[in-house]
Amino acid sequence: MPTVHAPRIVSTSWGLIEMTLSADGLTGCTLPWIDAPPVESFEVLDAGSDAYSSYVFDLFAGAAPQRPSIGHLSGTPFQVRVWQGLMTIPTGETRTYRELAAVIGCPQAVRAVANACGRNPAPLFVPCHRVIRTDGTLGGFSSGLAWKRLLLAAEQSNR
DNA sequence: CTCCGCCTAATGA
DNA sequence: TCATTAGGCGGAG
Repeated sequence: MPTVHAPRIVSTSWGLIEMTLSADGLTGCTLPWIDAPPVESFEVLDAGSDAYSSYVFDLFAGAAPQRPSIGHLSGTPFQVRVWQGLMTIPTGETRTYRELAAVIGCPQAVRAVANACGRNPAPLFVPCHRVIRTDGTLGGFSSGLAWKRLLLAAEQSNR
């Protein structure tokens, strides 16, 4: 019988962020879909003190947190390669979808790479929000562009 | 095989 | 700047 790991919850003014865990680490992170900010300011209301919650708190605070252990992320081999590529982008930096495609050795597969970003099972931890279009616009974000804007602003505020 | 998509580059207005 | 178009590729059915 497998060990049951309680999900970790971070409560914010934009809603709840939920993280799911397995024995080897984080396996998922879900956030509410936010198109436009629902309140004046974003704030973390309750974060807990475990490594995952702390990472999320620090990320929004504009710090450069140490990423906790990531568990097995379920996806196709190609998707896993893309997600591993994402993890090499440092906090506070961005890459274009084209650059990411080149990094993982598939320079022609830009659009497929973007699709894999969109299937990222653990946003915030696997930083797909650091990937933008070649023309400088943001591109998309699975849970709504408001999150992508917020995260990029937080990560770049500290430089 | 067909259709679709967090893209890109080129072209025209 | 915006709208259109074609190209390339993985994933789902």
